[in-house]
Amino acid sequence: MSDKAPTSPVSRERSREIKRLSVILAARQARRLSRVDLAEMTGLSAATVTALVRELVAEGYLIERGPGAPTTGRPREMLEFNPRAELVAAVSLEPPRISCEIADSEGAVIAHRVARLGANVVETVCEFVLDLVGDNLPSLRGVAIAVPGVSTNGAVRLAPSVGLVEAWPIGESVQRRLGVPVVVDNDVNLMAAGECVAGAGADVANLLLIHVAEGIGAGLVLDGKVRRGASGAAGEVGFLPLGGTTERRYSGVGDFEARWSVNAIAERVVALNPGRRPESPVRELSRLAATSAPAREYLDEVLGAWAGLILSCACVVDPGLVLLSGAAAELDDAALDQLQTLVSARTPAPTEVRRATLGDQAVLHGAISYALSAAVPRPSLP
Amino acid sequence: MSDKAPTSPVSRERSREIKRLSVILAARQARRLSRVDLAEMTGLSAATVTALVRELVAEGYLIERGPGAPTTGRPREMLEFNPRAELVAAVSLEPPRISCEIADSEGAVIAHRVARLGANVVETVCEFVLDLVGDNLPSLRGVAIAVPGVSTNGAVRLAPSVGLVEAWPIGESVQRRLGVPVVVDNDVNLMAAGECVAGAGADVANLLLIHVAEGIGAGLVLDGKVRRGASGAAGEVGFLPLGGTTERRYSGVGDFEARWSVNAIAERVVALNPGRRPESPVRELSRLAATSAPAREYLDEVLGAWAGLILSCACVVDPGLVLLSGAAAELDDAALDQLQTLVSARTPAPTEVRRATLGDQAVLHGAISYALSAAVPRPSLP
DNA sequence: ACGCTTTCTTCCTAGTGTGAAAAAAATGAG
DNA sequence: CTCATTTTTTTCACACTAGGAAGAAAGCGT
Repeated sequence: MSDKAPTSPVSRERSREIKRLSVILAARQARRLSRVDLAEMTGLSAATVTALVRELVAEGYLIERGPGAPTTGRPREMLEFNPRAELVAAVSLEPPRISCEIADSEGAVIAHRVARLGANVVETVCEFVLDLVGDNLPSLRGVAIAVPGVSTNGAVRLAPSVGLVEAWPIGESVQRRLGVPVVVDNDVNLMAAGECVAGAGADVANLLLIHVAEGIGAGLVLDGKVRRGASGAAGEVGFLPLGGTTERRYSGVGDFEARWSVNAIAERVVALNPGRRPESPVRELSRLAATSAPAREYLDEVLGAWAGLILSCACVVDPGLVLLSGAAAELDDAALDQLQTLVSARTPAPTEVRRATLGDQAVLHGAISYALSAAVPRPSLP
Repeated sequence: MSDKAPTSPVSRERSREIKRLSVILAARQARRLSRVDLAEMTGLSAATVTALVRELVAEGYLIERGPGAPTTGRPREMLEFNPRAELVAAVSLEPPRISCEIADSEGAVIAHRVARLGANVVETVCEFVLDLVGDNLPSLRGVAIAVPGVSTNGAVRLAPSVGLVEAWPIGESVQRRLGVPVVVDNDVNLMAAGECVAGAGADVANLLLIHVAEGIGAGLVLDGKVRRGASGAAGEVGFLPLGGTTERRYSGVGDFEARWSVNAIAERVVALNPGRRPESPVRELSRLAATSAPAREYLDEVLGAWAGLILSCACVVDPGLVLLSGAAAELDDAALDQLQTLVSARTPAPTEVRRATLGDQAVLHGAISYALSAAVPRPSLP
């Protein structure tokens, strides 16, 4: 439990900042609230809250919304957190294209743009962000960049498709250029964060999101934060040794994902029902299973494999909630029930399986939560 | 990421307390240090440090140790953290017996006692602790109780052997009786915490400790803290579905641990080398493998199974470091190398396998770190 | 002995949160 | 309509804290 406290824990200014932050955070949580509420939530005295609120209103963080709740006594002056006071940029690098969105702290997208990814990634990102925020630059609190498969130490692992060799320099470079905090992370991690703050996992502090696409990856949230592991490889569940005892060496793509990701399933579906490769192989398989016995059988196989995957994760980290994302979210209700049954039968702790609900928006919401928490660095209290 | 801030984040007194704590923590880390060091570490000014140190010396937390480091200028007055100023009690409930140790914050055991576990657990624990601390009661900062297999919500899972039905009430009851914070946790979790602060994982913030005994359990430390999962079942790796596709239902003991824990190995070792069941089956197996081909073969099997276990964990959480504890720590160097090779060949991220170093002391050190951090509740900053 | 350097201490000041009191803003009874 | 009542918001003086500056202390080298 290595703790270092190189910087001041409680200097004068720091303390003041902490106070401000606690008010801002409280306000961000509750949509509308009065000074009294604020005082209760933060534990500060009414006098202090008054002073702070005046300051924050002047700065545009809070807006006065007139009296509310007609009750006996002086009515409370309602305050509202101004979501536009804090903007974040969410940049998503997907193999051939880049998408950039500017959102306020509630997730409302203010501006967005998609384009082909040019040669110089850093240049493109900065240009996009600056262009999209425009005059609101002072409100920009942070930038989150989603990359397919990046590890903390900088090596890009599962992303041979992206043309960038070094991922870490991106974060630093952009940070230097834009002057706001930048975080770079795996897209699946961002999805997990997104579902946790604004999606199917908004009510829990632990979850595991399994994203099935060309590969299979997972994002892990424990105790309210995304956990990346020692070298950022947490959630590389595609490499789980579940398919018997194949003694293959590490080769960039995992045994498990080689057999049970979308590509493999699509092939099999085409074999079962010749024709063009379907847009959504899993949905197609669910459909076929209703009438075709072989399809039914194969679906059972897939569910069995995925159940094994979920079970493995549940035994190691006990997430309590498992969210299915990507192709796995295409399962119909019957299949989902079956999967839940398979899992429940063998887990040592209760584990619920749900579909992720945010879809493409998951990365955006994750990026927002990242950027906001990066913008508001918790004081490094030991 | 559910955050609630019901209590005061930065009231006046709280701020002062935080300051004090940061000094205490800094002092606890560095064994000997001067006021200047302290000022640098905490970021406080020299004036503030002087005042605080005077206070802490008066209270017995710090001791003055005369001048040190003869250098140009006035020599620094060295201070030393007084480990005796903070005592903790580590109670370990093992099936037929209870062991209780009083230790200072450095892990030095001041008093200890072992006895058979009587009928009333709470009574016994309180009596033991009170008796052992004696006059030092005011210095007692916390109590940590290690139970074989307890989950956060109170249900005892893997501990049919212990005669206690409810584990949670223990914590609360003892806390009420002794008036100090009490934490109750799985013994394997405590071992992991212990190895992380004072053992083989002292230099890292992420690790997984695998303890092989009658069952197989793991303790997970991510980002410097023990992670228990949603219902305290993280680390139940005995239930991993690695042994092919046995479709057994949940039955209190996992498929994997049924095949690869000490009991199973001991049986096989007896079969290979008839006689009494050896004290340390794994060590015995390592020995036999040097001369007997069947033993060699079986050892390979065991290592393969354990490698699969480690691999599964590595793929899910990427601990970076895996510590072997219990019977698994009895592997000789050759076997350990072999295991490391098996693991490295297939993990997506570098994963080192070591032996745990603290042995029986691991639980104690874990309990100390628990008790100390429970005694010093971090301010609930959102 | 005399500077010199570094550490520790003392004193004063600026700045902060809080409690109490005052002001403000509505309601409802007479 | 007026006035007591209730609740929220604001103001103000106070107690307290951290930090800066200056001074005292304690050794070292010449």
